[in-house]
This record gives sequence, C-alpha cells and structure tokens, in this order.
Amino acid sequence: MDGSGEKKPAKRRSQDRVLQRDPERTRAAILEAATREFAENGMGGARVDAIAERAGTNKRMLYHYFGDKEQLYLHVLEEAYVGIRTAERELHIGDRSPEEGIAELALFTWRYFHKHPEFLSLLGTENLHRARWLRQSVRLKELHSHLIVELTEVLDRGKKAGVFIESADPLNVYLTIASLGYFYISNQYTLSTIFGRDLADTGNLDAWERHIVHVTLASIKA
Amino acid sequence: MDGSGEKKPAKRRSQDRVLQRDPERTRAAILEAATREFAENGMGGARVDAIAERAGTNKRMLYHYFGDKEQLYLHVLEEAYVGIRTAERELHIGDRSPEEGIAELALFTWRYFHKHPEFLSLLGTENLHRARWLRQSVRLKELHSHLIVELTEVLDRGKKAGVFIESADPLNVYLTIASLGYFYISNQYTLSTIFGRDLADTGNLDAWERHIVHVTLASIKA
DNA sequence: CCGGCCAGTAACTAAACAGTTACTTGATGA
DNA sequence: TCATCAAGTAACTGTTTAGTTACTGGCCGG
Repeated sequence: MDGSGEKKPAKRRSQDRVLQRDPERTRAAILEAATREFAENGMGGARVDAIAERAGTNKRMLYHYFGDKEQLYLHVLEEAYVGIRTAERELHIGDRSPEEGIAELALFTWRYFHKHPEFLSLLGTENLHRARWLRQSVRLKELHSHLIVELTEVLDRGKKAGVFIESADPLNVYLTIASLGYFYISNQYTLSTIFGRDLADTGNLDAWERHIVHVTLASIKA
Repeated sequence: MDGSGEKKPAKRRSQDRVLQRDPERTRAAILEAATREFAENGMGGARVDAIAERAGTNKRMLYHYFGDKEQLYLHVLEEAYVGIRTAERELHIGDRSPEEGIAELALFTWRYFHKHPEFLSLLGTENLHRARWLRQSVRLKELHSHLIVELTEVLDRGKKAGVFIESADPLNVYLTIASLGYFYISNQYTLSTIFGRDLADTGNLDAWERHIVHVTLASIKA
C-alpha cells in the first residue's frame, strides 16, 4: 500500500505515545473500564467506544480480548460476583457466638455493598434482563453454596443453644440482610429526593448499619 | 412534490385502517406503551420506534404529545409514583390496632410491588441515573408526605400503648418494609439462578410475605 | 361551503453505534 | 538477521437511532 519509503508518520507516533505491549495490563484496564461503564450506564447505555477510551486503548483490543460487547459484559459480571464471594470466604462467622456471627455477616454485607455500589448496579442491570447472561455463565455455579452452608451451621448452633427460633431459615436470613443493604444503597437517589433527607450522610449511614444488625437479630431471636 | 392529481394512495389507506382521531386515547396508549418499553429495557435500551409501534401509532404523535424521549420517560415515572401513592391513600392504617396497621402497610406494599414490577424497574432505572429526571419533576414534591405522617401517628400510638419500642422511626420502618419487598421482586432472577430456587414459586412468595410482616413487627416490638 | 386547524402518516436525515479491515510496530527464536 | 506472530492503531462500514419534514384528511366556526 505504501512502499514510498516514508516512515515518518509511524515513527513520530511511537515517540508521542509510549507503546505498552503488555497484554495483561491492557486486558485488566479494559475490564476495569468496562465495569465502570456498564455500572454507570447499564447494558443498553454503555458505549464500546467509551470503554476503549477509558481503558486508554481502542476498540480493536476490546474485541480481540473479549469477543464482543455481551461477552465483555459477562466477564465483568462474573468478576464482580467472584469479588464479593471471595471476600466473604475470608470472614469466619462460625468462630464466635451465633449472634456475633450473624451480626458479622450483616456488617460485612452492608459494608461491601457500600464500598462497591458498582456491584449493585451490575446486579440491577442483570435483573432488568432477567438474568439473561448470568444464566449462561459456567463459572458461577458452585460459587455461592459456601455462604449458605456456613450460615446454616451458625443458625443450627444458635437454635441448639436456644437463642434463635426454630423457624429461622438460612436463605431468608441472607435475603433479609441483603435486602436491607441493597435497597438503601441502590435506591438512595430517589429516596433522598422524595423524602428530602440525604441518605448518603454519614450519620444516616451509621444509623442504617445499626438498624440492619438490629432487624436481622430481632427477626430470629428466640 | 406530487400535484399529479392522483389521490388514490391516501384514500386507499384511510379505508385500510380506521382513523382514530381520539387524542385522549392516543396519548394514553403512548404512555402505557412507553411504561412497558422503559420498564423492560431501561432508558438506554428503550427504543422510540418500539414505543410508537406498541402504542399502535407512530413517532410523530409521540413527539407531538410529549416533546422528546426524556420528557416521555419523566411522564411515565411520575405516573408510576402517582399510582402507588394514590393506592396507598385508600388504606387507612390508623383504623385498627398499631400492630395491625403496620402489618397492613407491609402487606399492601409487598402486594403492590408484586403486582407492579414495572414500577420497581422504573425505580431501578431512575437510580442508575442518580434520580436525574425525578429531581427535575415539579409534580412530585408533596406526594409522599402523607405516608410518613400517617405512619408516624400509628407508631406514636403503639409507643404510648407500650407495644412498640421508643426508638422506632417512621422512615426506617417504611424503608425496612420497602427493602424487603423491593429486593425480593427486583432481584428474583439473579437470586433464583445463583441459589437454585425459584423465588417466583407461589409457596416461596407466600412465605416471603409472612416473613416481611414478621421481620417488620419483630424489629419494633417492645 | 370553505379556510384554517388539529390528528395522524410515512418517508427522510444526520449522528451515533457495534463491529471490521488494513495496516504498523516490536520482540523472539531459528 | 530476518521471518513470524502477537500487540496495537486508526480509519472505515453498514445499520440503527432520535428526531424532522412534508404531507393527508376530517371537522367546525363563520
């Protein structure tokens, strides 16, 4: 196509921008940029060009590493689930008393949601589409059982000790904790607007943290 | 452009399709179609053409009645809020005992969320955009106070009667009820997938309904 | 009975979009 | 030392999209 012997434009370009040539870093940069873009705009609102720009690369690389927009989104979602479940494994709710174990799980979940609103946003997007991509995922089948197993053991110990009611169900307890955290964080903008109180205020956040622990324990106490 | 004297195409068309010429009905049809389209696809995923087609009309009418896509979305959102707050006004939670009043509000809220998942979906979309459109709304300023006023009265009566704890806060109680309903319905698809249990199953729905009432009352009982 | 007005239609436009192509660059091992 | 291949770039393409334009036809007051 060229063959004119003129190499100037290309040479000048390689001086302007430092060529990375670091596949691992490029891949990671794309994944992080995509996480933010999908979390901020949802599947329909996210722009492939915007992801490439945020990652400091271009579309070609994005398609090179991840195939297409949908597969990139699935990678982002899987990574987000791996993130919370990995962090969850590091806390051992069975180490102290049953009440302290439940309180610890509630605190962890609330704080993780608060620290990672992009995870909640991705969940919202995925549910809007009725778990269309999550259901296709092969990576995320065995990931969640650990949580329920450990929670079941703590509840059983509490029941035997007579501090928890017999009807306390592990899934219900987890859903209760998750509900109270998820709704407060993910709906803070409409709630703050219609009730005229800033839910992101530190005082309100601390109060809600205590509230979650109180509600969870009150609902299973014997 | 034509002037050829041929009027056939237009005349034939008016025979094919009955001309409605009913502004009220057209407007309502667009609003309903838009509600479904926005609820199913979010702001970024909703298509103006799809709304026009669902409404049995065309884009011109949509822009004629509502200005543009964003204003149409705002109308949809306002209508959805008016819907739940209007229904809420018809229940009088102060008519019976404080406990029964709280249980009634919890049941109403849960059942309304279950019957109107499109409302939850619109809330999700609006929060993704940090209440960008809701904050602009002039219609929805005084709409929500009624709920808090009535709830405050019921809680105060319960405290005086010694059945509720003094620290029970009206906003917290409402947020608790809303959290438990919202999360279960709006996140049912990812939850059913990762925990391998169909949350839309009637048995599970009924159990969660009882659970919401139980948790709410347990958290404020003296 | 007619002129303007409002409901309604279909075809159009400019921009934005996901995905592709044709190319350059640099490192590596034979 | 040079052929090869993966990493990277930028310009392009066909399609989709929100929004517009130019029109039709029925109805109603004068």
